Amino acid sequence: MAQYNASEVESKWQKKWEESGLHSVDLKNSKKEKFYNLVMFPYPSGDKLHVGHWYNYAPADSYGRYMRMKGYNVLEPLGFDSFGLPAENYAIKTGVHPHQSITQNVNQMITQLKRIGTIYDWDKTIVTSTPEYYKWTQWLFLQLYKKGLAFKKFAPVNWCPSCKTVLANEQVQDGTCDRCKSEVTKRDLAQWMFKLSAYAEKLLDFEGLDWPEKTITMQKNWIGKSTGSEITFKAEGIEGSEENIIVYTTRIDTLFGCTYMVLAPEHPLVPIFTTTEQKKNVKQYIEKAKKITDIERSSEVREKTGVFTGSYAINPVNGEKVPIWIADYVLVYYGTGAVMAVPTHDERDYAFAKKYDLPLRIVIADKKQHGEKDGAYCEDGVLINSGTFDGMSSEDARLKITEFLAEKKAATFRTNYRLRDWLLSRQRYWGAPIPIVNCKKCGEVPVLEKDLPVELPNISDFTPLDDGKSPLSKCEEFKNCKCPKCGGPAERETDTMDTFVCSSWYYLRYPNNKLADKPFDKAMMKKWLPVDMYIGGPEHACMHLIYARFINMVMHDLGFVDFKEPFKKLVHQGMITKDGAKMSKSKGNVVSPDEFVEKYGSDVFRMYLMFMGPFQDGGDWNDKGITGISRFVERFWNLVNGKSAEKDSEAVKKALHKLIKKVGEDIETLHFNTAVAAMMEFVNLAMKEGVCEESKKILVKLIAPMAPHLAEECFEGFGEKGSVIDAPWPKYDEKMTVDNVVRLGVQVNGKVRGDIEIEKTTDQKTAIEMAKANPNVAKYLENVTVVKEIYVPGKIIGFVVK
RNA sequence: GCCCGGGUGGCGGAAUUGGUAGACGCGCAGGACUUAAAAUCCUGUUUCAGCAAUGAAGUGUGGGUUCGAUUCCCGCCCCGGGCACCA
Repeated sequence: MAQYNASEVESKWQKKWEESGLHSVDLKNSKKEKFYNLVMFPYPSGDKLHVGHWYNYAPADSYGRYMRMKGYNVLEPLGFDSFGLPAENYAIKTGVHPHQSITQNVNQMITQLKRIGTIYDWDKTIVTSTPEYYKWTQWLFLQLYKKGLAFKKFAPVNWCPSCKTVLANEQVQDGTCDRCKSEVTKRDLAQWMFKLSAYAEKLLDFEGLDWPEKTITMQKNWIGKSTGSEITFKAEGIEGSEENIIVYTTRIDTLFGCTYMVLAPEHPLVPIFTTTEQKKNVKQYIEKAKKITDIERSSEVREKTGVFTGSYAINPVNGEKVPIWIADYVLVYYGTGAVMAVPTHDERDYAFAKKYDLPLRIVIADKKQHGEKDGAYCEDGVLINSGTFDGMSSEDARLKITEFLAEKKAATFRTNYRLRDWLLSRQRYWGAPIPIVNCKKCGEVPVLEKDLPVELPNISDFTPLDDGKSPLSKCEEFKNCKCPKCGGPAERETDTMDTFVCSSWYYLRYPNNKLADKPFDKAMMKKWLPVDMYIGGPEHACMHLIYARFINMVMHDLGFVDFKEPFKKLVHQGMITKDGAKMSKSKGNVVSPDEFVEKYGSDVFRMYLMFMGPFQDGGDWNDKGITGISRFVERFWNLVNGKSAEKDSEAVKKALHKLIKKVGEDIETLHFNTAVAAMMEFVNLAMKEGVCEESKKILVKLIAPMAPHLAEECFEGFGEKGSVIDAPWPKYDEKMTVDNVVRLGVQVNGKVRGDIEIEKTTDQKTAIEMAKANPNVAKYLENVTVVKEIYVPGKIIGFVVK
């Protein structure tokens, strides 16, 4: 018997698969039930694949292979998310233009990906930076624009005053520019947004989704629904104008305790309320606030800072005059960007009031007689010092005070969401151009659908510009155009789109990747979507996965698709770290799979990744145990190709039925580690006891999803025709998987004192007697009183003694 | 800081509608084969005490519920992911 030569066998089968088109899926005519098995697509950064890619793709592929053996027509595509910063950074570093490098890098990645031995159907691939794809990303933008879901608004960006350029968060390190180290500030730019907030309520409905509970919780928290009231405070501006400040609160029951009010530094009314004397302080404070991140600003431990505007507002419930302050702990995105401050019943307000010596007034009583010095009491209670509302519960008061003020048009009930609109403008070159034209006469005009795509010009200098504009703005041929409406001279929008827009709809395109006249075909959508299984990292729980759901819902509401949710089942793989840290080039801890694949083969490497631990957990990379898998593959090969037994022993027979059940269930729940362990256990047993050829064939099928090349080679060795992937998944007999005789532990006062072998169906009386007969158990039952006898069939026998 | 996970032998991990903790693998120790080594095979391997039978302790930590807790509840510590321009 020849030794197993992994690299020879693997390249042989990879070639065969490709030549026979084994993995190309017939999208239209197959009679089998469809299964759309999807992994989140990678971005081609110019780096080679690292073990993290394999960790994600190999098990996901094993799942797809399993589904195919179960009889499904499996679509398993892969594409490339090729717009965005990684490609731009690579281009800046190497001097190779992204137009070129993307093609190179994609081809290189495909070559590397093929070595995994996945069943990707490369005929259905997409590359988001190609005009054939981004034409439809632009089309998508236009659909949202038509519906009023795309709009322009001023919003802050990270700004390096020294480079005079917009920075991505990634380019900001500890508040400084990662190129020149100058302090980063913020700057307001007019930018395109999608009205994500309009879908907040719809996005909260997870009905029918087979998603991890934690992901749903994270999305719910991210959307952050709260119910409360909006209250209007009247105030006098510096010009003597009467202005309304609207605040949002979930605690209107504490309104009588409001002793001051706070605006976010970016609040548009700030200049109106800032008195001449306070101008200097306020200006300084706003400048400082621009340098602090939102995470720091919302931190509850950071010392609160703020500044008085010099103006006052009137509390509508009692006519009291309260000072208007500015503080960075109030965020302009959330609520109305203004809060009524109740220091006695809000932690942050308390800290702030203490620091600036603002008055306190307790308006909610609790049982413990909470005092002013005890900090804020944030729970509900009974109202005091609240005029006619005294004695009311917080809950009632929230209703009554809002209703009372509503009559005076000073308050309304309001549901609020933390979810912000989606800012999609990027002042960068390497992205899909936003299909909008600015005409002096007609204003903002969308590009006509027939004129799509708005092609990204091949300009040579794509480094960011020093005026905060996209590099496209100096490309005259691109910028100057005709107005689609009046035909007069006009200028194109030069911002490009966030790559999350590209990735928010790619799953709709795979089955339609060759369609030239529309983004997707209705019949095809009906047949293939939604995605049955979506696998990707948990870091996408909130952003990508909310954006994709949003876009899909919009497509649904516009009648393009008839399903509301794009991903029926979702699973996150864990992250592979190296020495406890996320693998990244900058940390220099990227591990390449190549040498391991070279040495042990793809099957061993992918099984090792699966065996390392639970797929959902990830883990810290080390290669310590890989020899174990290598030995196992060798043993498996020897077993299959060695002498077969005439027939299986009873023990082997039962073990095989159990194994079929276990491996199938484990793959279905993505517990590959225990599936591999079970295979090992069986092989160990079969080595000892011998196994017949029919059973060996079953074994080969069972390992096929996890070690496809090995399985093909063995399958061929049996003289079978065709691929093992088209062999049906083995069936088992449930009766053969249950043991009638079990070993039961016997406990005395919760401590195990022995075990007995017993029929599962034994009645309580017999079982207890058998347990008492165990000499070691008997020892512990001497000279004591048994107060309770416990028998849980198949689980435990216990005695409680005194 | 906020939100979401996680913490089990020397190591990766297994076992949860509460029922014999440590499957499987790595490593290590001893043995077989070999002139020798590698490879392979066999035996042992949570810690402590004991020749053993067995006993005690033990799933980050401190409490609680229970005949019985890795599993459920409360407090604390540590690690990871996300926090809206990396994707």
